[in-house]
Amino acid sequence: MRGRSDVLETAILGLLASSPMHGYELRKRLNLMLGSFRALSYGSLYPCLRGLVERDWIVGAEAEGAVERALASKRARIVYQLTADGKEHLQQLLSSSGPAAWEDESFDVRFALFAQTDAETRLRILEGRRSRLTERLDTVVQSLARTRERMDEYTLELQRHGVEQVEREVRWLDELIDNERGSGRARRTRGDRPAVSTTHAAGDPAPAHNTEKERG
Amino acid sequence: MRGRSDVLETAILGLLASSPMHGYELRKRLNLMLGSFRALSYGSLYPCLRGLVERDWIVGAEAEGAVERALASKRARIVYQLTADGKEHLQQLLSSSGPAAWEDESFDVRFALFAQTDAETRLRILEGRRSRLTERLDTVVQSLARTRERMDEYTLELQRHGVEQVEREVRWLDELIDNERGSGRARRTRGDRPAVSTTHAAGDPAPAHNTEKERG
DNA sequence: GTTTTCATGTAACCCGTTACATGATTCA
DNA sequence: TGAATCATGTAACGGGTTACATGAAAAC
Repeated sequence: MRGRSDVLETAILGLLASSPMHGYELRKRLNLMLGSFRALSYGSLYPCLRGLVERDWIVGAEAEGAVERALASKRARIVYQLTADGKEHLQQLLSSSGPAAWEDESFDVRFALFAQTDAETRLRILEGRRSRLTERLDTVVQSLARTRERMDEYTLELQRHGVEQVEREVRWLDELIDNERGSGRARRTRGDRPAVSTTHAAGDPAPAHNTEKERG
Repeated sequence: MRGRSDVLETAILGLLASSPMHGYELRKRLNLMLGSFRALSYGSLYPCLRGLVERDWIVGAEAEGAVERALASKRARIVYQLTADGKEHLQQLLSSSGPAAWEDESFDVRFALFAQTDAETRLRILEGRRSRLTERLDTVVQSLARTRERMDEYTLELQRHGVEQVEREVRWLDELIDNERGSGRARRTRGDRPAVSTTHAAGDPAPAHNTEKERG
């Protein structure tokens, strides 16, 4: 069984759900989707597509024998689309909001495909992601408190900056959660939300980011 | 030739330069160092250490036959330290400020080891990193301008947030560059620096982040 | 006395990239 | 007509993780 990875598979299925596409196009869209900051190579894309076909989640368009010509290397574009099974599987992937969905890449993909899920799932994932991040912050801030005196200024500055970026991510999630709770209507424009308390600059007393916002 | 990776090797050599250490401790320090947000496994650490020994850049302390006992699995801790060759090689690694040093992980490691280099090298690396990031921003903002109307609100929001994080990184670098130019003394405390112009919110006209600050 | 943490290491696997091979179509 | 881009694919390699094996010392 070759070339499996939940995140890539989810991404592909999610994109194909919006509109059928061939591999080359898929790759461009994929690169745009994932924060745009990574490049995905054909070396992982095409094997993954094949795997999806084997499991009957997608099919390559047989229209005018495109597949056959392509395999015989008289290159015609193969347009892939979801099967019924594929749609079902995608829905399952998108609504599974377990720990696997909180991780960086998985979360990004899930988020980019939010339009294809319901509000509850979105909220669950956002909150899970949030607690995943604050968990991280706690670990870092703690170990930082224990070892900061042994670190030189640059290492320390790197830590501080890292923490700040994650805190920023948490505030972003808070805005999104607010909007999602406000259920679509009366959506806020960014910026009019009072800044969250997270600005303790990696200090020793460390307000111990509460891992869960009280759930409404 | 097994287990090679510039970034891991640099990190290990850099840490050992401060003080000799055994693998277990090294791993903890390593995890702290790299933005703290990644875990490094023994499965990559120990093979890498062996590789470094083979190339005579580090030695395991022979004090009271520690190595022999360890290999005979009567586990004694092996304390590694840099050789003269190792120190030389490390200096070479740290002062090479080419494109390889601008990438995310490489940069983080280089930065964490800044205390072991001179001011010019630090400046070169910071500026290289900066131009690497603005380059990325340009690419993203451009392709965003071309495809934004085809994206749903979530995908768009993900893009926007990604761009914002990178812009923040650029401002951080600007502060560091300023400080570095101020050559150590009169170091600013963060915050009293006028915010940089980067707040164009991924729009179409896109002020085209100039890839190089004029070098003074 | 048993659990945790310290401590070293290997083998199997995973998921990705690079470099290559191949060729059609579009545009200057 | 020649370069760029579209388009599909594979083989070799790379650099990491997980899970395992092994055992000492410390903490409770």
